[in-house]
Amino acid sequence: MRQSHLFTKTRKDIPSDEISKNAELLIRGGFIHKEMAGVYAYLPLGLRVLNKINDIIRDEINVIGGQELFLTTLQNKDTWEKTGRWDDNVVDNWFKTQLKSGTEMGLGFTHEEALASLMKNHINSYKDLPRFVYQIQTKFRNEARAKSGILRCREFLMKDLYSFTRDEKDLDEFYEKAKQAYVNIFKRVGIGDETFITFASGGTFSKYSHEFQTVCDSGEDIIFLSREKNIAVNKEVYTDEVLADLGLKKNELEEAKAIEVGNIFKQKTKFSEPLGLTYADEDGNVKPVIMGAYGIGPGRVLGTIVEVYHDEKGIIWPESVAPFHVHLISLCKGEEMKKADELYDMLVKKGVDVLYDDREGVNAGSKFADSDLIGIPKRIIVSQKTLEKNSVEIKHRNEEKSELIGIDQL
RNA sequence: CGGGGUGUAGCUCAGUUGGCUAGAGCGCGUGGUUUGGGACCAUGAGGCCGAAGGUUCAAGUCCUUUCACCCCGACCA
Repeated sequence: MRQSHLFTKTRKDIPSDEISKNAELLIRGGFIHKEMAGVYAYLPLGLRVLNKINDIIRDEINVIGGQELFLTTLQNKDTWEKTGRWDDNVVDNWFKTQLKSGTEMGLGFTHEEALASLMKNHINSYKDLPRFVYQIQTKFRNEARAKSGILRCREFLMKDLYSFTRDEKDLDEFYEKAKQAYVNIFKRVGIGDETFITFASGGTFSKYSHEFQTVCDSGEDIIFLSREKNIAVNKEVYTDEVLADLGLKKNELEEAKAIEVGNIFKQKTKFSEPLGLTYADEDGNVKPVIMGAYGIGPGRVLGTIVEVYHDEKGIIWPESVAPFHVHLISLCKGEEMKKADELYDMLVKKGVDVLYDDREGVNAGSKFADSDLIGIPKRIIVSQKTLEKNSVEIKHRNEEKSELIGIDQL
């Protein structure tokens, strides 16, 4: 893409209404637009990153048998009354609205109810199980206080995967697969080294749930972590009893702030039972379907990557999620521009994902500053200086040094 | 939701005890000089001072109400 065509611009000034590093850099770089508190739009650069994260997620979830669908955001009140979660006293972060007729409806903050109801049409027998279904959908949560840029929003994207199995053995089996898929996802998007499987409250039906916590000073959660054992415990369940249960000792754990980028938990019959999602086993006995839920917030992952990978100049994207793989910067002018254009065309033809800074009348310093801010991992500079040697200069965003290589080798 | 703070140009901000036609930097337009780390000169456009009401000869400035945004806390399958 030619940068001269990109409608977004970078900014030098820090937005006055943002403190968090992720929002500051993403807004300055033209990745996102703040519509209001906790509500952000994705601009072309941001959407590219978001889509790359989503594609990695899809890739890993498809491997373990996930089938993607797309549920609705408008939710039927009746369904929610069956599980007792319509009441504002039970769930206080509902966004509710109504039809012209006065019929109330909700804007989904999660989709267990909707999906379990839907699956009643498709699951009748043990032969229909197991099933693994997911979507990447907007969720609405009426947070009392949105904060931390795109880390805690009122409207946000979530990948939510649900497992439907006949018994707990199958649930446990899939749960472990999902856990591994999550490990792979966070590794692939670049935050694997700082992301830890964390024991957290299991709610009503399970002893524990597992969170994926990325260690980062801007995190809202407190975890106790053993890097050696590659395990962590959320502060909310940090008790002597739990530590004994997990075979951990206090002196081997370090306290750290972390961002919850994923959460998996076993819901068992919590939703299937009240909603009547059942199946007949081999003997014709009717039993409730066993459920599990597995969530990742792609937008939060995006924000977390920025929190983890930035310096004073801007973002440093991991290659796997960078908006472009290469930032081709032309410092050429006049006739030389044609040479730079040729390089761009050549890279595009070769299938390289390249942002081409072809802007004229913008000085070199500004282009470099923009490039540092946007944070594309590889930079190729073409200028009169390099063209004299029939070469280009290559520099990595996270390295100081650069090298000249011949155009024929490029 | 409790506490604290902030709303003035697209962005970041200044604006004194109320007093002339509301300012600066960045960004943007035009002309020119520059051209490997946000360069410079000249010139120009851009404002119902968050909104509503009030006090006053006079309100960006004082009062009331309200909305929005930020921070701390509470909350957060």
